[in-house]
Amino acid sequence: MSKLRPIDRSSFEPPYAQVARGMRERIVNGEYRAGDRLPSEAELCALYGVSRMTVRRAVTLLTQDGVVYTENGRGTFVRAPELGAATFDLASLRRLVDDAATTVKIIEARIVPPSPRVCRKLAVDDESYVVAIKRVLSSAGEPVFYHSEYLVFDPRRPLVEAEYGVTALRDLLANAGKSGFKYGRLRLDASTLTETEASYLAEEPGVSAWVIEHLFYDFENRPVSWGRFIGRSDRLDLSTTVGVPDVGNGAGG
Amino acid sequence: MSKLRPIDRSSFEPPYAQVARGMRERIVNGEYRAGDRLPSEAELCALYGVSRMTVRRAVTLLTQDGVVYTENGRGTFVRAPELGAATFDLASLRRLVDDAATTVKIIEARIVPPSPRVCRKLAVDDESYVVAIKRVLSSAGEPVFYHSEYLVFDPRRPLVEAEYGVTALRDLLANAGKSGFKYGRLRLDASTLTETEASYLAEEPGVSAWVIEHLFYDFENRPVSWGRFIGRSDRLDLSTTVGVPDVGNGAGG
DNA sequence: ATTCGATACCTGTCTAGACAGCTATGGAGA
DNA sequence: TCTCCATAGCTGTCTAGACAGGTATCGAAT
Repeated sequence: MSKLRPIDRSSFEPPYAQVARGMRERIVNGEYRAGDRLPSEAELCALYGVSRMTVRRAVTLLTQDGVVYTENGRGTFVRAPELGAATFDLASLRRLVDDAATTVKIIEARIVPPSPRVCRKLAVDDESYVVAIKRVLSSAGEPVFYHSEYLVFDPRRPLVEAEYGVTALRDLLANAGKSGFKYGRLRLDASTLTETEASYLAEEPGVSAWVIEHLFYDFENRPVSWGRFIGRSDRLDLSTTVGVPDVGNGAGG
Repeated sequence: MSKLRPIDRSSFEPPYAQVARGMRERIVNGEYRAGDRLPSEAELCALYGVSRMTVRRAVTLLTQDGVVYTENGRGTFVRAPELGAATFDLASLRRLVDDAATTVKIIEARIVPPSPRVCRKLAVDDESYVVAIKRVLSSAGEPVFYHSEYLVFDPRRPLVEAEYGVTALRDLLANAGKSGFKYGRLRLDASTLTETEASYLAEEPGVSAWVIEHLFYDFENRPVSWGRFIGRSDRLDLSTTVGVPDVGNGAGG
């Protein structure tokens, strides 16, 4: 068990976080390895001098981070890193849109009859109309993403100008739902630039690219917005970590 | 507040899950919308007839699912769905490898001097040797992913045959770490098939494809394995949901 | 009109104890 | 030798209460 740094009650870091950090450090140090059983919760209580709920909170934290797992009636064990357990997020896209140096240029914004594909995606008939918006996101003057979006056109609720600009896009990424969306389905895909897309992005056609397709629904579960971002593959960073790296542990939740 | 289905103490579903499900349903129904304040924890205690820790557990569940957020001193609020908050996982790759109908064919497995690129990735000098393994994953007889991997060659620990087969790959995806990995860094990329890759996958060169690059480290933080999966873009499903869809809510965690 | 402090309400954290259900072990009985 | 059961230890869950610290409000004093 080796020596143990006790809980610092005067620290700003609450006891449960200190316990979690302590356990994490021991795993990083290799004191406990994949498959090893950790001390039981009762033992950890005694070790750190905290109540069981506090220990459990620490263990729960590590469980959520994929560092350990528990088996009812058996104990808590160190989880082996798994490639298949990796998750990726759109943090880099978020950074791009949040960046003050990012600008959005409206290429097109008009009311059009929907193509068969858009009809299918938005579940509207070809007699109705949709709002087609095409944008180019630029970072430091350089075009980065091409975005096309189709909104169900509701004559009773005329779309305001603001719907087209940077704000709307920021809301989509960081605050959709105020716009009346209940939920959305997203799909990530690998593709290549068409000639049109390439021209807007100042690239060669055929260059490999990311596609982020999004479909948002309203509170009646009807699709209201379908669209896709496309941008050169190196414009979106999708990297992550499995297991317990030494630095940037991301603890303290 | 409307009528409320009370907690069923005889159910297999524990009270905290019932409370979470109840709150979730009210959000799905639109009773609470993005930005709305939910009843305070004390009110929820009275409403459901459970203790505050139980209510908090339910709220924590919803917070982790990105359904609500809390503000200290103010209350709990419904979170708006955000495109930028989406996360993607490798569930479809996992399914592929777990599938009994998936086979792995070793194309190559030998000890070679490393290329400059491999030298850099594995942090070894060009005097040392690495084990190069190239595999093709097939599902129902059809080639799906091409996998190349480079392992640091340690003469003291000769690699066993098992290291090359299906088991090794399954371990990489679902149980790495028993192999002595402490953690790994992954990167997802969009690319196109080279001529060699296309020939193994029975495809045309230039077809858009996924690349999953992985770099695993041992307990001394030295890289020990670098490799990449590549496969046609429609072979890997990266879709996800933001907000609270009606079905497949994924509650009960 | 402005500032400041008391106050009420909220979430964040911790405790000590209780019971349920699962798992492994070892001993008694067949 | 084998089977079965009691038991001990483990995680899972819940309770009732406590205190800390953040937030908004409203009234008193300036």
